[in-house]
Amino acid sequence: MAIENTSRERLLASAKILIHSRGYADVGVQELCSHAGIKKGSFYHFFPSKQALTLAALDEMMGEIKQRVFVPAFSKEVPPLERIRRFFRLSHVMQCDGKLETGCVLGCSFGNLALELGTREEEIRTVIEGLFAMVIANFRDTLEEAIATGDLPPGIDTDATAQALLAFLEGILMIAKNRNDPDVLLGQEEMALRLCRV
Amino acid sequence: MAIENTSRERLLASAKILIHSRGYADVGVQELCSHAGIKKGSFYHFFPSKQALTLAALDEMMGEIKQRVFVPAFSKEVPPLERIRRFFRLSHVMQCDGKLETGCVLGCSFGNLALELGTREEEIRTVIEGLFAMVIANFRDTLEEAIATGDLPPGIDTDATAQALLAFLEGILMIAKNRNDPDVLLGQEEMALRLCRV
DNA sequence: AAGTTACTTGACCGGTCGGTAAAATGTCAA
DNA sequence: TTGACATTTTACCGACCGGTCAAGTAACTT
Repeated sequence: MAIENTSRERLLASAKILIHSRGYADVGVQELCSHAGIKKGSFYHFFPSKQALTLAALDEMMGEIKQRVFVPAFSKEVPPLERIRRFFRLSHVMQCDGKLETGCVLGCSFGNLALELGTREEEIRTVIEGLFAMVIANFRDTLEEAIATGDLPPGIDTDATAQALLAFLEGILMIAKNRNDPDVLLGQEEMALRLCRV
Repeated sequence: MAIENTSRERLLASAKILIHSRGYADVGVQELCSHAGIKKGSFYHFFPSKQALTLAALDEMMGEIKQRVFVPAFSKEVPPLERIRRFFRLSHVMQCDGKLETGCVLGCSFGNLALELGTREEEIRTVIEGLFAMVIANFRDTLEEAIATGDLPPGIDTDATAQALLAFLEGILMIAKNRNDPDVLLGQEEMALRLCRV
């Protein structure tokens, strides 16, 4: 672990990688601390609970994904439908990076936690619901712009279609994680575009 | 718990409902036994481990889903594309039933466990990979029949499209579970059919 | 130098985890 | 009636869980 960072930063980094790859329940506070190079007693100086650390980690991960995927994919300089293609291609790149770093396909941290904690950690569930809504909103805006530019015919339900795009992404990530093969995402951008045509 | 059944059957029934709704790690052997109305010591007379019970439960659940969804949906007496519609409508019915019974949308037991245990229970991971492959095969056969009957134009990649259908289903189930709203599945059969058109 | 604060440490808490062992009880056939 | 076998019960195991606490140390202000 990079020791030049503060303990708090190292804890967050450890939570991001460990919980993303192995899930919430399987990673204990002790292991998070060992990985971050601190003693367990220090943990609660920075975070009041394991849940709080997870929420903070989710927030940081969303920030990173915005930076690495959303910003380059949903650039206004790119034609709308090409943005969706880019989004899926960048998701592929991210899964490849994750596998190179950890040896296993990580999938979507939000999707992973949504299913693992959906019926038992209400606060985390709510946060993920919000994150999903934000992704859907991005897709929806892109679809509406595609209609405005004539790239898509009017009359499609942009909200429902945007939700379907997120669903398809999450499902593909699930299959990729299950097979431990990031290349399941290869070429899925064209499959995603099928969802946009009536 | 219905006491007329054998202890083993009650254990299996408890595992199906508890693990499906709350996940693998959150349901302990003690709770499984209490729910089944037996003492913990008896557990290991019927199953060598919690993992073994889970595998047996997965097997039974697949059997039930075949009976309640696959058989009626993929009936040879129904036009191919209508089978896919039926499949998604029946999935909606099942999620509604699950919510009525437990108070929360259960989602897909295979998808749930695939994400929770994907990187830590290799045997369960493998079983789920096989189940996914079987679902995809059903979709693929249906798509090929749709091409044969002229309901779909030739030239689409039936394997990739079948995989996309499974991905879309799993993603929609994830969103429904996250929002605890089974009606997220309402009307998704038409969205699924978009994936089948080139 | 003194005081204040941020951080770190190790020892400890009750509770639960999956799993084991042995004795007690029920069941059925010879 | 006896013996064999399946089932159930109770008590127990070491390990780990998330979390607490009080004391110690480093760092920064004044």
